[in-house]
Amino acid sequence: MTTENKSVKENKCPAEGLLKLLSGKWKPQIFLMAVNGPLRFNSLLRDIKGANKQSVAVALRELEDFGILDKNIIKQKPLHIEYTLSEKGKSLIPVFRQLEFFCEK
Amino acid sequence: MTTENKSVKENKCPAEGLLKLLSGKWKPQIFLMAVNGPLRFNSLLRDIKGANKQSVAVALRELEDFGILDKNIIKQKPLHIEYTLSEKGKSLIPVFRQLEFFCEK
DNA sequence: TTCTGTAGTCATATTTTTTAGACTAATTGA
DNA sequence: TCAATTAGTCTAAAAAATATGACTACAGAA
Repeated sequence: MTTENKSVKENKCPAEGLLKLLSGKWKPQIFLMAVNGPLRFNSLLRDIKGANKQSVAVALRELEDFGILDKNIIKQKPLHIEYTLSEKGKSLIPVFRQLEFFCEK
Repeated sequence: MTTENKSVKENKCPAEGLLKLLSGKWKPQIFLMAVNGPLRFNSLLRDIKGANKQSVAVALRELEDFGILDKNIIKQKPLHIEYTLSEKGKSLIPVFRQLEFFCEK
């Protein structure tokens, strides 16, 4: 595949990675919850019925890696970690609105 | 779960099903290819490097079931089947554009 | 100092998704 | 009539995603 790799152009969808990320377990929920305020690991575990540590941890890590969530260590009273929507994450809100709008049709 | 299932409201994301659907194997590619014209099963199999029958068949069926693609039997010369974007499917184009736009940032 | 809550990790299941390859069945061209 | 093309289905295997439960490590309260 040195020269003739144009026969079938890499028509990979640019949004594929994003779609994969967002469709992962608990990710849409977590994203929507993050819109309403900072999130914490154990609270998510309690609030999302049926959630387990591992997948919540994976969801938070991947959303953070993608730059959608920010992870902040809060050095106050109980000393804990908060996940908040990054600017990039906020710019995803209208995308979700569009997706939801589409679903209601 | 007859009465007290409101403690933690079903905060399921409405777009979750759509995200799952669209993120499935080959679906974004197939969708984008459908934007450019009608698709045929064997052509997809040839054109998408690494695709296999089963997943292409599943992708086409699910996109059809969701109302995104229309399946048309063409009773002409070679007699074949064409998959085209439905109206609903077309209304998804701006959603993809937004997703792609987001990815380029 | 022991117990609770914080936020996880890790190894191992189980489940779901995807792949590989054989097979079917109708149509068409030689 | 034989072979190819069309559009798949089916079963079984492999790979990827998710779940379970044990464990770690730190902070603060009793």
